[in-house]
Amino acid sequence: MTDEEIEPFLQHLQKRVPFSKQELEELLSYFREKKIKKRQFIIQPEFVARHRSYVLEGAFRAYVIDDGGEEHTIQFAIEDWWISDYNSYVYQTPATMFVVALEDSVILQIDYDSEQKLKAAHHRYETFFRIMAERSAAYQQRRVISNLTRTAEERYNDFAERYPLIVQRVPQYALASYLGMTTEFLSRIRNKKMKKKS
Amino acid sequence: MTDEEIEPFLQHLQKRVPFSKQELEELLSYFREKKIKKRQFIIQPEFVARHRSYVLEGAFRAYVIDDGGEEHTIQFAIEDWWISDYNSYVYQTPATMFVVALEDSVILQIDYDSEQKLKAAHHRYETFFRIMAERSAAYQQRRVISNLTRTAEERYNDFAERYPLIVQRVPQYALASYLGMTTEFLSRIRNKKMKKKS
DNA sequence: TTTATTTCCTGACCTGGTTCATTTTGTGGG
DNA sequence: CCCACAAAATGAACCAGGTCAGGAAATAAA
Repeated sequence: MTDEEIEPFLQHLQKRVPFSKQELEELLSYFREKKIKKRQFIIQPEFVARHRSYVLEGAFRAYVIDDGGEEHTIQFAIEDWWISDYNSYVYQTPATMFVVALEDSVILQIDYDSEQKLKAAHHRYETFFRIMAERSAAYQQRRVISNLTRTAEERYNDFAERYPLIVQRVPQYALASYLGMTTEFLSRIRNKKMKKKS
Repeated sequence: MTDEEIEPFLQHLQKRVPFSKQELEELLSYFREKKIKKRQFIIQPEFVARHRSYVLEGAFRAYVIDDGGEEHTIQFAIEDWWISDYNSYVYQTPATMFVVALEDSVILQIDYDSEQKLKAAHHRYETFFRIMAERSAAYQQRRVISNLTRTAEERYNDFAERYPLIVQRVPQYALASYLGMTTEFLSRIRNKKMKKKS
């Protein structure tokens, strides 16, 4: 991986913790670049999630399948986002999610043991992962609140406003299942909007 | 606060990170015990949440009020749990939640600046708060998944099985709003169950 | 460029859960 | 012990969003 390719990743790291040149280099040495084809899985149920992945290019979707066989999207990730089965990775237990590439993608992966080593070795790295976890918790909580307090249409509007890039790139049925509604209902919401505009 | 009173707290800390006697003492010196009367608020919207609180005794409830004036419970906390407005505390922005005591309670509070100092001073403390954040993120995510994949009745049954103590102690309307249903509907679910048992 | 497959749209009907209004039970305070 | 008020239960009408089924577009494969 060339310096240019990973520039966004370096920016990402330094925005969270002001690492020195050397620290960045050490940190970087634990990450491996990987190219993933559309429809390829990087995590599957039963297997333990061994990596945490940063998306350099492309898009992913994490989802579970319920008892009735329905898919429910748990998370999306495009450029500059992280993705994994959080529970599985953090506690090193078998995953319950699928994580699949929605497009041909390029990711940077760190494996669990390396992360542990890094965190143990330097306070700085521990801080970085603490901040990651905090942001993640805050994000999840906003989602819980949105689910509890807003209607299906409001949830869609909020999401579309906040993450327009994701709305453009992911298939509708995936977005619908993320927002907690059927693809049919989301289709209706969208078409209602279209008519208003004209 | 006597050693005996805070024994559960010490256990709690050491279950997460194997602190030394001195470390525990330093950590402890940053916490202040506080008695809170039933119906008293420890966090309110508009004000920044300055503390993170560990419940030694009693019970709390965090909730938001939506545009329509409805309350939605975001979190419960009984003995051995932490509570705050997570977003407000972590980012030091104005709270959106109320946190109120459901019973006369005793809590241990640490304030934001002290926590920052502790985390900066010792790797050990940073690790502790990293673990807290990870657990919190994992918990929230399980809740998101439960909301997406289960019916109202299933959510109640799951919760009742996992947290029987909380179900016994909190008012029904608070539990209903936590589970994302009306108090009337929860009442029906419960009464249906009662009949089956007899 | 044709065919196959996946995604999206649309209409008719259905239901889990809500709303509203009223009654019953519980409970904390004086 | 009683009263005032908060919490829980119950019935009936209603609705946001789901289900089912068929067809139209869009993508991908060959």
